[in-house]
Amino acid sequence: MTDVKSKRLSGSETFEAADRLHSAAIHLLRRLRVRDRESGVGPAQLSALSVLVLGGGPRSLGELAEAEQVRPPTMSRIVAGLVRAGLVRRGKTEDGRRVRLEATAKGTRILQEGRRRRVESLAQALSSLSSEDREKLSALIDHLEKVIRHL
Amino acid sequence: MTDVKSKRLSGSETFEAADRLHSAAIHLLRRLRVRDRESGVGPAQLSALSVLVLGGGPRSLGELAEAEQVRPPTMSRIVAGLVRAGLVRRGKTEDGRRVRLEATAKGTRILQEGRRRRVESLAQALSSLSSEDREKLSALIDHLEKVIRHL
DNA sequence: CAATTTAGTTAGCATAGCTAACTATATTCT
DNA sequence: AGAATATAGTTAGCTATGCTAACTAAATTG
Repeated sequence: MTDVKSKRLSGSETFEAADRLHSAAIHLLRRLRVRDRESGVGPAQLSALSVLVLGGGPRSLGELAEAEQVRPPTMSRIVAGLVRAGLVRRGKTEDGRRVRLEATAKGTRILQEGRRRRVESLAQALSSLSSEDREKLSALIDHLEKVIRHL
Repeated sequence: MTDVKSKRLSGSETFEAADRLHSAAIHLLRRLRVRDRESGVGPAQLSALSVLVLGGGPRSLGELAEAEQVRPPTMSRIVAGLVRAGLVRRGKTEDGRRVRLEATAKGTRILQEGRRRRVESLAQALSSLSSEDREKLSALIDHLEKVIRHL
């Protein structure tokens, strides 16, 4: 099954690629994390906030927890911090058990600024590549997103 | 030095690409994190251990801290946990202040197993792609590594 | 050999992850 | 309707991870 003839990656090559991808993702985020600290908001809070701001409107706590792959009690505390910081507002829903979580104007602003700062470093790194490389990279991010969806 | 006349990526397109890449990395690691929990070793410990196992031999605590982009006190505690768990061994060096940190056989085994588990899911996702996509993705990773080095 | 610098640790604080156990509201079943 | 059950969130308590400030011990420097 180690078909050298076809263009398919062999098992070990796929493993190798997966390993490098994993490692690259770790290193990427490790660097960018530094910029996020400037916002004064913790990483989990920032990530949850981004779901509310960029993910298309208000959610319940459970939905947020699922989006963030985290247990409800964890999200409960993350949200408590965001509310305390004035970045998120709690609202009522028809279902009295559910809460409606919505980013405040301040929350939206903080997130966008952080996002800009973070992506700025990365965009700068990208711009140091040759234009062909950038083109390839841009095209391949689509493929990366496909892969993640299959995870 | 942004090539003005080429029809390559404009500033906003680069920003867009950077943003998507950042988001993709987050989602990727969020999924893989689940598998890592199976090892019973915390994420920071696992990552530090991987430097010792895959990064080519023993290091001092300061070197580890730098590799992991973390402050010495933080690494000190991470290492304490690894030693307590029998995954890392402390040794002496010529310089009496420095410690020589080395993975034990158990540490190496645990890491390799975790790595296999983690990368397994990812490799499976990769294998669901068409062969062209996988080829492209493999190429992307090279570019990605370049970008990260420029960060 | 005293002063300084360097490596690492300890202490104390905050965030973030978990499970277990609780409260409050909705739904279902008799 | 009323009891039993299910669902959404919170609270409590544990561990792990991040930080800074302050400490100890060893090496280097003046």
